[in-house]
Amino acid sequence: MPLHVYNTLHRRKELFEPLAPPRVRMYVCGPTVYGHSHVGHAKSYISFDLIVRWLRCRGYDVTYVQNITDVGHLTDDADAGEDKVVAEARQRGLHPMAIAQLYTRSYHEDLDRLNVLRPDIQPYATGHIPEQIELCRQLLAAGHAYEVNGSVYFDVQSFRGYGKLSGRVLDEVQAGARVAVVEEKRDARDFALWKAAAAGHLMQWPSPWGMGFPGWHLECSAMSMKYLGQSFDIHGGGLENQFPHHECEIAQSEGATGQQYVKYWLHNHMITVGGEKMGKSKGNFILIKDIIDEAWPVHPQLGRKYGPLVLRMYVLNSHYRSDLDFSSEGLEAAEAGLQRLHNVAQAVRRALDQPGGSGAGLDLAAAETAVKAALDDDFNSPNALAALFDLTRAVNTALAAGTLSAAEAQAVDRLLRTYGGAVLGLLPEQFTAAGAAGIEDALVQVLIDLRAEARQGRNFALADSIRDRLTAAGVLLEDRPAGTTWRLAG
RNA sequence: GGUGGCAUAGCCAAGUGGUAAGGCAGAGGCCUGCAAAGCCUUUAUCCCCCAGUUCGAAUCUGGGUGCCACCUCCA
Repeated sequence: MPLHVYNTLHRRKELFEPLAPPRVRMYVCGPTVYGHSHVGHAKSYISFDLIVRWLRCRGYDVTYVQNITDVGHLTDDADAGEDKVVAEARQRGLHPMAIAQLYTRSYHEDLDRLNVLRPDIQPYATGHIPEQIELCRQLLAAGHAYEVNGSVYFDVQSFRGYGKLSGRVLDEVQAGARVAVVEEKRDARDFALWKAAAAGHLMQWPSPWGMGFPGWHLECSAMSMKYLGQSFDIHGGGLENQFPHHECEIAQSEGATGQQYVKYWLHNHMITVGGEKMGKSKGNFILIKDIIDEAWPVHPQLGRKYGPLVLRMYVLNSHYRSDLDFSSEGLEAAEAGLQRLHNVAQAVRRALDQPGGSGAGLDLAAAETAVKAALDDDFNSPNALAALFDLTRAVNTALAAGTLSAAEAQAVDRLLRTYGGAVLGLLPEQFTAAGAAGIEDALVQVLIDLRAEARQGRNFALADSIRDRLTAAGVLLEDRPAGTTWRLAG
């Protein structure tokens, strides 16, 4: 069953054939660390996390690089405006590096909780100034760039392939449509590789062209090629970066090396709110912390907090290449669906310790095939989930009838751990908050036993009181033929 | 003005030529002391509209309508 991926470069699904299997080298545009991450970041990085996890599950040896942008990302276009990190630093009276550290930490906190695996290498733009200067020199030497007043610009007309990713023809790019044209550029469509810095600029470095700082597009080319080579397999990012960012990356990289930069370009689509793109300028963004961080104020639009895996479930329940209109209703549905998955996983793990039935005749091979086929079809997580839900019903039925055999229970547990856990990242290794000495388990068991005695004596008022008070404390009881079990809420 | 994308039940969401997955919510039933969990049944004669191609289209073609994104920064 071959893997197919949608390649933005050719606008179609293609057979995935890495340049040097079993190695897969992959780069994804990381965040600019000047604020807390919002759900748009969550969608993007959960999407690429799934992609990495599936590639690894398939046996590929993935090297995943994701940058941290801490310089050069301007509030306006690439030639005017203020550096985003510097602007935030000025506003808060902190050093730009303190801002970068603060929000990098925040980013990691959020994504760790969303069960997003960290990249293998996470390079900072400010840590790679020499590499960026070197790339500038190569482009100047190759005749693809020119220097004016201490700034270096890419000469767009010198690169024939410009526009091949975004499908834009140079003539169609409306020069200066909504941006003031920078006079010193030869062509309004040229973009900055290196910018001369004013005397008081907070972040600047010496270069052959004087003190300055790198343009935003440059870092991704310099760092991706440093760690992955001149040609690598996958480059990912948000759809809005397709043009100009990724188009510029191709021009810079291929202009400098003469080699094909990236084989497969993958772009995740956007999260919208009320049908509009979520953005800082629109003021309609919702932070990851708004949803999952108990210590963070409750967002008025949400009314409450959700578990981190609920947000992950919500994102994975739609395809990475489709828009997602954010809503609390969607979150609620994801929460209930996730709970269903967790319930069946827990039930199966309980069954592992039981004798087991004579066999329910589950077609586990078919179930696994369905999940794999979905993921092999451009990482179709909604279909993979549907297959898992089909399996869930079959397993629940078998469990209720007591027919699930020990072998089947083991096989189902393996399937759920692999696909629900390792690949989709939705099932935890352990469900109970087992303390070091397991004291919680013991205490809950005491209450369960007391309640059983009460029920035995038909004292349902006391029995219900115990159950209600445990429920209020977040411990949910479930009476089964074999006895009462419990699980944590959420 | 240019480029790209999307329109499937109350909500979310798959499906890209063979006769509408899955989840949530709702209704009825089973189970239960009552719940919870779970199971069963049920909820789109139809996929924005109009033409066309075809034995056959939600799926292809043409036209229209609506929405979104990019062409400034944004995952």
